[in-house]
Amino acid sequence: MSDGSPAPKRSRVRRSVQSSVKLEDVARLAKVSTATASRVINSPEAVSAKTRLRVEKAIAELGWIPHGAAQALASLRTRTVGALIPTLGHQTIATMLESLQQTLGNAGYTLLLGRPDASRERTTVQLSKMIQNGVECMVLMGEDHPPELYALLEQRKIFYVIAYTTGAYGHTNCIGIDNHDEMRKMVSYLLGLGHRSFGIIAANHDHNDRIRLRIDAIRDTLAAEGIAVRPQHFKVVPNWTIACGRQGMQAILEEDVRPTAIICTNDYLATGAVIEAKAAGLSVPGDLSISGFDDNELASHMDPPLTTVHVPAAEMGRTIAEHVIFVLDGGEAELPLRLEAQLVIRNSTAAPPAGPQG
Amino acid sequence: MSDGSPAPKRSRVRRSVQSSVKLEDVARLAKVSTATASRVINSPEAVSAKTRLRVEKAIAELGWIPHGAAQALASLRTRTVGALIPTLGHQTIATMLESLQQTLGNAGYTLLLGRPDASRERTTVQLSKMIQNGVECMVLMGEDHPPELYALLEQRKIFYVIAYTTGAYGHTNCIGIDNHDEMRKMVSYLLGLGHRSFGIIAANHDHNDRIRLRIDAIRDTLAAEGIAVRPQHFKVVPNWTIACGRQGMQAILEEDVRPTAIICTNDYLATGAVIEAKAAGLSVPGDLSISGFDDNELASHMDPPLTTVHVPAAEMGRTIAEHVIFVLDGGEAELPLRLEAQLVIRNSTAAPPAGPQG
DNA sequence: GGCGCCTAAGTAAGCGCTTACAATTTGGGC
DNA sequence: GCCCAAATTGTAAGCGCTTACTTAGGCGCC
Repeated sequence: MSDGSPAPKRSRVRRSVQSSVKLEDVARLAKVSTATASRVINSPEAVSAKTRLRVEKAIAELGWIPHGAAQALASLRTRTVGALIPTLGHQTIATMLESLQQTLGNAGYTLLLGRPDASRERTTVQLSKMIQNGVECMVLMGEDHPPELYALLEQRKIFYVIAYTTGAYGHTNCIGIDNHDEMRKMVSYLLGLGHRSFGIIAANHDHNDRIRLRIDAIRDTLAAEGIAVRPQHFKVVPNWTIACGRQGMQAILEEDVRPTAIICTNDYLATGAVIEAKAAGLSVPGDLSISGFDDNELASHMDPPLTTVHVPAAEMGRTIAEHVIFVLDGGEAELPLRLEAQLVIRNSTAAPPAGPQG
Repeated sequence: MSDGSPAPKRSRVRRSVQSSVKLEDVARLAKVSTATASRVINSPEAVSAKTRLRVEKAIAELGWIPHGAAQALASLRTRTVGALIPTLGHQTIATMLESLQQTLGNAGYTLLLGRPDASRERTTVQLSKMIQNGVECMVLMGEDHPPELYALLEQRKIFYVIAYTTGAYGHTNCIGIDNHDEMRKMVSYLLGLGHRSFGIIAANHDHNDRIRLRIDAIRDTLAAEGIAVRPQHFKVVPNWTIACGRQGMQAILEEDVRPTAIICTNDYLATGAVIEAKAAGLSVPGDLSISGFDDNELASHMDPPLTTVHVPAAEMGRTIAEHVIFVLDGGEAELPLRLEAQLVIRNSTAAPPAGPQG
């Protein structure tokens, strides 16, 4: 303080020494070097059984928990994978996510969730945050993302997989269902029932390739039979909710001509459509057939139970996780991988009513 | 290799020098020290405008993204908060989570999701993983967790907040609704309608204090009027789904005596109950009143629209996030914080049918 | 014009762990 | 019992960034 004695070399005391127990403490207690202690965690087979036991005991005794950031920094491995998910409220997506996380978690990986901004510009900001967090892999929902997103992914050489589609816009690293083909099955089924006049209720798909593929499938399959959907029977609603389904149905019912079948791009919309149709005094499927997509929990319980396409959400999540784990582990696999969806015929669809139709 | 020349001091080349650009590169390009470059990120006000601009330009030019693990290690701050969430499939919880994440994210925090294991023993494993990931705070759903969970939290001095309740089992650090009082409102309302014979369909609540509180509220409020729920009218089903709601209702309808009102602990169960009642030819609410809890999207669209309690999920998520941010920022706030739910009277409830009742 | 003070920028010591490489021990084979 | 290779363990150099402490300029004032 006051005397001129040779100052200590710098006695730095950073922060408030909140020192939790660290590997060094474990090593000391087990009377080994930190290297050996570390090896017990990372490559136990490289340590003799006796030593390993001693270290494990020390770890347990001290309640040591590795410091992830330090591990990540030293090993340049984070065992973290990120996912950009537009919404959690959609049950099918939630199911997929849960199984993704579960499988990833069991393998020691951490799942980081991000929500792509509504304003697409900021969506690379989300990716940047994930990169900052050290993700080793990304899973994206669908192919439709801003080019900067892909650019950043490529630039950083981050491995990514696209979920929920088999890829129709140039990407092969996809694991999911073939939206086009599955919807085709639905339309074929409805055609087979005798329908010739269709309506569509679709959620906004400006940035949603899955929905776009489903719509294309409807158009393509109908076109093959020389049928087109009248513009006034093609309602694009702002969201994927029941409320929007009602809104879409209401709009269709206001038109002079009424189709005999309404194809919705998901079950929530279909639920809304059914509700609104019944409210208008129509019989489903007597007067009007309505179909969904996804097969969420409500679908089978509705009145009438909803004809829809069962999307294997849990399987998809698990499969993606397994693939990610496999690849991060050095494996090589061929993509795309198509998961089969199932046309589930229930009671919201039937042959069109007899009699004159528009 | 062969001569005896003095070996170089050790020319370590670790790993495959995958060197992405790092702060050092930025600093070099901007002709400043790494310290200054770092300051531009962490305390820009400490750097002159001219220098700051130069560094920012360098960052943009190189596309540098900070290495989170390194930041975390050096600063002992992770800006990460963890949440243990039992399920994502429940819309109310999903909504809560989304707003939690959104608010946290806007403040620069990362949300880490964990799913408490069904086997409670392993749930501290989940916590350990989060600790390893450096969470600065945890948010738990409800108070009912194994003591080891709390022990670990305390031991590590990790600040945590309990969501979805105002605390009835000894915890004050809660932000949520008063499950007991909100359910009391519902029961009072039904009593006011004239009901005197009640049934309950509740999801398994072995480890769910929120449900327990709701059930207690039903019992307590009824008891105050000298009414008890007959054991055979109190159905505990394994899960919170529509299917379970149907199952519960079915079981109740098999009994000789039928209550005039069925109180469900959430909307999914209530939806199932309504479906099953209607399937049995009963009129809701003519023959039977049915109430839910949560007010999920379907509730208002059902036939009949469901009388329920509106839980302010998004508000809850946001409020929790704000509180967490505030506290991590050094603030002090008084908890518990009660958010008001709303009794939403729709059409699934009405006065009991006239005539002889059990 | 010199001094003290304030601000801006630099220096370098870690943060807690992993791992390349060195050192030591162990186990065989002869 | 000795030598060599294999199996273990130890040593210590970072991983990329933050920040305490230091140094270098600038400025106002006497």
